[in-house]
Amino acid sequence: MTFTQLRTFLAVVQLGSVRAAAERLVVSQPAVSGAVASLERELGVDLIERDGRGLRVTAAGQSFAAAAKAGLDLLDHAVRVAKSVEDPPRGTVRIAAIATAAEQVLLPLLAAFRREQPGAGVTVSVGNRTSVWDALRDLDADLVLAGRPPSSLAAEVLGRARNTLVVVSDPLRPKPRSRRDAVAGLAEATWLLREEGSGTREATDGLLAQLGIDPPQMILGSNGAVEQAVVAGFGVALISLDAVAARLASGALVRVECPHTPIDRPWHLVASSNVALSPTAALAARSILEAADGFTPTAQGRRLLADRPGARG
Amino acid sequence: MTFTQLRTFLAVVQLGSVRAAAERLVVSQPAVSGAVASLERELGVDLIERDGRGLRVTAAGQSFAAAAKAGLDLLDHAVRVAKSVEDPPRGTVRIAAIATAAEQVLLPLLAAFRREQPGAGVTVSVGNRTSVWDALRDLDADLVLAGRPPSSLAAEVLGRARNTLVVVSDPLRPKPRSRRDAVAGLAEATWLLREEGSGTREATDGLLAQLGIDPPQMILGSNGAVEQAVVAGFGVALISLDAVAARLASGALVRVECPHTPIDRPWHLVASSNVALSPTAALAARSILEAADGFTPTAQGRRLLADRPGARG
DNA sequence: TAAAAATACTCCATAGGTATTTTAT
DNA sequence: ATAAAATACCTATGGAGTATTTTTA
Repeated sequence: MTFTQLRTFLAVVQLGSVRAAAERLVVSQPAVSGAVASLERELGVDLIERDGRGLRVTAAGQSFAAAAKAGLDLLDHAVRVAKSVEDPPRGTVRIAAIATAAEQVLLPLLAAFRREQPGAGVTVSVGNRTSVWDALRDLDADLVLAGRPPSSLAAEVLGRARNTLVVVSDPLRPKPRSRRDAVAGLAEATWLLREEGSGTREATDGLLAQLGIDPPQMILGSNGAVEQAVVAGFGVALISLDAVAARLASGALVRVECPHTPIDRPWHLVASSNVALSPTAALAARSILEAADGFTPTAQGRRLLADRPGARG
Repeated sequence: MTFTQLRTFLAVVQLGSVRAAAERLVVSQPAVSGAVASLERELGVDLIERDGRGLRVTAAGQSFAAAAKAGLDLLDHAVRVAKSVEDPPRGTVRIAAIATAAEQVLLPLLAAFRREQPGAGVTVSVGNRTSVWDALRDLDADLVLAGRPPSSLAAEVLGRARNTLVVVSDPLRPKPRSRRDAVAGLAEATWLLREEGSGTREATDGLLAQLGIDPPQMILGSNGAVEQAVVAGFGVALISLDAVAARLASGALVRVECPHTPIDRPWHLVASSNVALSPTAALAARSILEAADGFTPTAQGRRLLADRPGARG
């Protein structure tokens, strides 16, 4: 069994075709057929079967592919760690973050990290919840900054940062006189929402359900767009307090009283619990957790802060 | 990078010698030197260094070895799953259990499983806490039956079974007249303990600390030995209620009233959360969880029971 | 008949062997 | 002087290529 055989097989499973895999891997078609055939011979199990003009992955093949991918991911990680441990300040840390978190809390903290460790490389990939947790699972990211990790993931929460969601509107919107009046008003206002899959969207959907209202909605693709639309008087929105702090102070936006708010949705700084942090990632995590205002380290996070560089990665 | 190179390197790290690794792997000494050298060349990192007559593993080598081992473990698992998925009832399930749990709850349940699936292989390895959790981490075991898993482990609790620890003595021991009298009596009695590292031992140490007493002690290497010693009138012991149920019923042993008892230390049936259960292991886990008396499945366990064979492994 | 995968064969890269040298106790 | 690891060099297995055959929509 060779790495090439495994990677070839995974490409075939992923693409569902020997020809396509050969193209992707820049090898000949028989090389792919051969690799998969040797793998099957060695395991004594059929992994793929011809199915008419194409092919079918067997049940054994599916299971094997899933576990083999996890193993290869881990070995890729091993290589990265070995390379970075030599000289942590010159390695690279890969951070995946939810858009809101990246904008509001991560980038300022990373600026500080870059000052501390100018030689270190930093990759930030911004995505939705699904993509950031996938990245952590596949070890494509060292650290994730997002909401609470799904319980199915082997994740280690290093610290949490406050994140409060409040309802805001433009200052011209009339103030309600009673709680009853407030909810009625919110049921008529247009709510500016993020697209499906966004954490803020989910929180807003939950809030509307709790309030028992089904107001007119307008969907916008980014927090910035939502914010601008509220300022422009299109309607109200549930949004991170940090994101609108400046506009609240300047009076361009005002908070709207709303039952069940403010909502607490703390950001979580998370690492994989399957592997040790690479030394460079550990430097970055320490830097983030130590930022004066913001993160409260968990027990795991305090442990990380306790063992200073020089310790085992 | 080849599997042989990785396995060779891991052997060198583990044994601390090229020569020893060559012997273990049944290859020549230069083959080992060469494998490690190619690996270092490919990674561009020194993994081991000559150190006088022997060698030293570098920091990078240590990190790489740890992550590489995890990756190889996962790939070994992938191979096992692929082989067993073809025909789950003829695969093998590997269970690691604490001695007490193996004797009291596991073996009867396994007998039932063997009746259901006579073609399946079953390996039970009995060990102490450290060894069973290590086995799960290294994917040397599919299922573990023990106390609560350490929080550092990526473990999935499938179900729990009642396990109550009580203090017992031989029936001739005089009954105390008051609670105060009871504790005083227990402080003078000889306590029969398991060796360090045993979960029951830890529970007993905790109980003695809570009672604030430091009685004479006698250490015995197995639960059976402790039980025999109590029957023979050597002293008292904290022991699993299930283990002594028969002797309590027959009057050979009696329960001793003791503050802070009975102690609830439920058995946990646990799988790794890093990989899917092999189909054969899933069959065994279902069989164990479905046993009429005993296990209460967790949410994970109920999910396992819900998806019947034929589903993806 | 044409597209996709498998087979037949040829070639060379490299893992592993033996013999020898280097290094340090 | 000897034990341990590295280097030099040679051999052979097997992975990848080209050419061809098999399978089925």
